[in-house]
Amino acid sequence: MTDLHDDSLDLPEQHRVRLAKRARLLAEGRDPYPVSVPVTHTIAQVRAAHPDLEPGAETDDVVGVAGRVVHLRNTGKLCFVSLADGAGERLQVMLSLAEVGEESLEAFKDDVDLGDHLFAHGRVISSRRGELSVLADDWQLAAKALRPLPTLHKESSEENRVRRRYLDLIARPAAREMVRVRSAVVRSLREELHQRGFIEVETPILQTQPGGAAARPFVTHMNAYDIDLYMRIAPELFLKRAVVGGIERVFELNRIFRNEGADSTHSPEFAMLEAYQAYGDYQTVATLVRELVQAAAVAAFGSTTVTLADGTEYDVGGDWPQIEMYSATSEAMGTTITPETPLEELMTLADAAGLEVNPAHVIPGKVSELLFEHYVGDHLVEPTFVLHYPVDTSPLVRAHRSQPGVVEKWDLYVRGVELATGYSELVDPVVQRERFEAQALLAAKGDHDAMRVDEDFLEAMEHGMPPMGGFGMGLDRLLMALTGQGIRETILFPLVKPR
RNA sequence: GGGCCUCUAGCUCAAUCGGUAGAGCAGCGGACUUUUAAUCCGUGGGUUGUGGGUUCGAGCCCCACGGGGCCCA
Repeated sequence: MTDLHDDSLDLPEQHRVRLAKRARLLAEGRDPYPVSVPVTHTIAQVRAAHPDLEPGAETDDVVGVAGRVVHLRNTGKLCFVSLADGAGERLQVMLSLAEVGEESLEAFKDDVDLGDHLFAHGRVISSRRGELSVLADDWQLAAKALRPLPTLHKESSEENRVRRRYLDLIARPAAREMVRVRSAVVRSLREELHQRGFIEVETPILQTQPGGAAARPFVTHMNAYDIDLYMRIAPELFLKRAVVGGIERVFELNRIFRNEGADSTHSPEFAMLEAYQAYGDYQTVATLVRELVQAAAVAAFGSTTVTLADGTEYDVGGDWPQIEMYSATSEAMGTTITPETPLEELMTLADAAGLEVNPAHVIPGKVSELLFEHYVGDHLVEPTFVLHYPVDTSPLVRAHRSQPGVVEKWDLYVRGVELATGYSELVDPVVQRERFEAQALLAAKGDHDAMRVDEDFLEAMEHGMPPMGGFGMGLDRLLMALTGQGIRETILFPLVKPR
């Protein structure tokens, strides 16, 4: 084409051809990007209105529809074009010489490419082969695509899937399904919590002091005050302040940020649900979490039995077993460990299991947890609550009411992955201060994940925090559990390194 | 952080022992009034991730770097 400038010559041929078409349309006074087109029906509505039209049948229904061109077939004086809507629903449009005339048909052949958005107006009919169609009497380009659609018959490479998710959504039904499932799950979680009297709040994402979890934060800078701020690693300490203020059932479902690795189970930003219930305890919230997960499965799939990506079925229905961390680990190892087992003995067991212990993690509770994960946690298939963790790894949890050395905490394991954690929350400000100080010592020894003393939070607590149960559940993890997909498939636009 | 695999046309992938870089879809030109990834005839398209090295000769072998994936920690 002669009307292209030099700097467009390194573009792929298909891109150049489409740019030229756009320029030609503009020169002819025909807008390749009209403000609107007179759509009267969605593709889904047309399909729903004519569920079983006989092959060759014609109706008097006149509709205006629009969608992305995903197939083009030209048999000379008759063109077939398949339009797709955002849900992947398709509808065929037929352009016949007899209906639109020679000029319009030639323009269609010259102007319309795969990937364009097209508007068509005409009667709803069924083709000879029984394909529901709009027999166009008029058509108009709704938006010109300058780049070609990828081949729709093959899945994109892993990299292109996440870098150009919009193409993945166009080409792959499972990608669209994940968006629908995630939305259904989020909506279900909110509705179930609202039904139980929980109030949703939004707490600070930019914090002067990160807290509420053991994780490394992202650091950012605020110019106006010239201070460093942290992206939150958990909403916990603010939600508890809300409970102190009288919001007795409170939750937040939003993004948190952890400056750690990114792999098939970890994303640096992910969605977390945390909820706190005054006058409840760890068993109250265990029941709550089970009900939320089961309701989410039903909302997304219509059943508590879900089909995973590998085709296997997985049932999250019914009651879920509860096991105790120390006794389950002892049983699996054949050696009894308790919260009183000396560190040296635990280290010997860790060595025997071939576990490498990070020097910052050489405390009895952490080593016991590593043993648990190795011998038990990784093998838990059905949804299981693991109860009663060591005190020294759970600085925000209250001590067990009768068992010494452990706290009233559970971790929920689903297919070997930690899905959620729940506590009888620590509400004694004096004990909380001691726990923070013990954490600060660990931080001084080089544990980047250790918590720091949060005076502002302690002051809130000193005004009287009611007894409560609380839990946290990763939304992305929940979707992984219910679908069997990797975390990057559950996140619409995961972070990808720039090329 | 460690190990392994991978990067070739717009997309998805081939290329034997180191010897002229190919296919399908998409594109371009043409035929065709009921197609369904339409069909038929003709045809263009490449800095093989980047930078070095070995070699008469590198998509292929070696080194470094970058992107992606899997496994381990």
